[in-house]
Amino acid sequence: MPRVRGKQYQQTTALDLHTGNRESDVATNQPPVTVAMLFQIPAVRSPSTPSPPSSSSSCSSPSPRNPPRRSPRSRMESNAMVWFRKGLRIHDNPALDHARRGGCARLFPVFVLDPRYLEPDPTAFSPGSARSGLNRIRFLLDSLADLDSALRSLGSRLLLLRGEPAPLICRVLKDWNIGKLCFEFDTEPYSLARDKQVSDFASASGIQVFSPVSHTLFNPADIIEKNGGRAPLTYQSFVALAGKPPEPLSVTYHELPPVGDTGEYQLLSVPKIEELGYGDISQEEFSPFRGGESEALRRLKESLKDKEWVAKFEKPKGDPSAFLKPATTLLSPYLKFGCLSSRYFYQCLHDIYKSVGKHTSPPVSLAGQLLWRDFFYTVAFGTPNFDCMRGNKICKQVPWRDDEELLVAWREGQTGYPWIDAIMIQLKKWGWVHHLARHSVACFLTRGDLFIHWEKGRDVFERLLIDSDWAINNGNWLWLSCSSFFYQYYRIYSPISFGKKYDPNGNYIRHFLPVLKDMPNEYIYEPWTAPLSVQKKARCIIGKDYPKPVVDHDIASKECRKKMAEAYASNHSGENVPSGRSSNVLRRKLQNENREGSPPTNSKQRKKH
DNA sequence: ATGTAAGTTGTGTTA
DNA sequence: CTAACACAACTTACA
Repeated sequence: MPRVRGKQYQQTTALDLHTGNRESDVATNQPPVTVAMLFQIPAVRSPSTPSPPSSSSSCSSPSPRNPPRRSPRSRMESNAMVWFRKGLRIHDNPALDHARRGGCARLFPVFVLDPRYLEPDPTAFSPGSARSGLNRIRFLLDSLADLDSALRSLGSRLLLLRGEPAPLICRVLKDWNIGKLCFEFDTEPYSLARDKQVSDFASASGIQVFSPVSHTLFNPADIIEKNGGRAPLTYQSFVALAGKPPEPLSVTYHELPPVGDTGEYQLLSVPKIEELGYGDISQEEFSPFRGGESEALRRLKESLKDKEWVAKFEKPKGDPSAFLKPATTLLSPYLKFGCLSSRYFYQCLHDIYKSVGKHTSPPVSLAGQLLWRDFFYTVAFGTPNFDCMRGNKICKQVPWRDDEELLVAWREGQTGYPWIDAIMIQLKKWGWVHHLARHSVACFLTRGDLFIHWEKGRDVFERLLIDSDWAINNGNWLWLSCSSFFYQYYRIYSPISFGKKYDPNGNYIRHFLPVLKDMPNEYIYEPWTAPLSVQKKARCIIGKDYPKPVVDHDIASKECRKKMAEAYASNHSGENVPSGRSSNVLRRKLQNENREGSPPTNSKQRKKH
């Protein structure tokens, strides 16, 4: 049964709908306007029937040094907290907007530095924490600093705490006499569990909880409900169900309520990366992309300036080898952290479409990309064990090979295929590569060449990408490995010719793999075929300065194709033994084989019964 | 129920 | 330079 917990967080319709004043620069001081849209959460549990969950035990004992001051109820309701996690922005932020409303005397804007994401892990394969490379950590810190400065310009500030988020939030809710807690609804499993602890505690303590859906265009739970309780598994059916997304909030603030007394809690200023314990780690090249809402809105404006480009955008036509001027907007990391509202972005795009007239449409258009994002969020929300093969009902069960050496070669950009390796180096250095470049390396690792588990590749991307987003990253690995959504496993990206058609001279390779920079054009994609004299002249001996190919693509890809065919034929999906449906498929498949003159099987007997 | 159409993004050859 | 096609044949959604 799909999780539809978010269903209880239903959207209500607009109050005081406002449609004017749409500037690209939402940070300018426009006259405050009314709420365009409001989300409401019904009471999760009546305070009169508190049944604290077992997990809340850690929450219910406030610090002895900060005993909760029991205040009159009216006093409690005058303090509000907005808890930032994603949604690191001021614009289109329903949680923030709700927090400062309703006679809020003191507003506590909080972010908790979670050791799960920030604690240095020296055993990881690259600098960073167990889950995140340094580039994304830095992006987060940028975003927090920008959020803090935006809040300060409104007479507030970001209250930065450090520790395990759920117990810590529960403690400060008590100690700061918070009457109203507002945070953006988050669909990821880790977040759902964390937020349930906090919501349960808050409700049991009589604290009002407001948890709007504002990270995505739509509420995934609504889409799933509309589809009869199951997530739609094709983009088209998703789009048909989704309809038009709600408009963003268009409220501008001159001032926010002041921050209240934070007692003895030590408030951190946004740390530098060195202060998190990464001081002694040197990374040769940092991502050129800086985090934060200001940068997001600047980039958005920049991207949308060329209306013709926006109107003609077609995703599959982008050039994955473009790196001086990437072929896409590069807004994905800002969407991931919520520095940019997807609803605001969507609205800007539609304003342009209206003004230009002729434009591309989903799935290939820019707006279509935002719908893809929502598609994966929806399926991820409605699919238990979405992030693994076992126990995932929509995932093909494939006997992937376990080969640490090949995995490391892929991860470190040492496969001997310059196109693949250059992409992996760009990923490591920049934390970003073009969509089609991701396809190339994901296909190569899984069904195309190495036949290694998509979960292994997923882990590497999750760590290194600054835009790594749980639903989207897993969704795309399922897609590229032909484990779900996409099944044409005989379509394999060539690690040689795919890049060549965009960048025949190999400029991209030369940039990210300088060891190959003097290799002649005709060998740049297949340097192992260069005569030794050429290798010497290029000062790059294959097998010494740059590796020989770890597999022969022609042979490996054929083997992979065969293994995929076998895996598909055995037709196990999820943890099910073949069900009625899949044995049906198997029967038909066998029949087809009979028609083509294969030896008879028992399928005919089966059919008669 | 069985058949059919369609599916964001393959390669390599031929016209 | 672009388009059509073979290659070999998957799944979901829907009639």
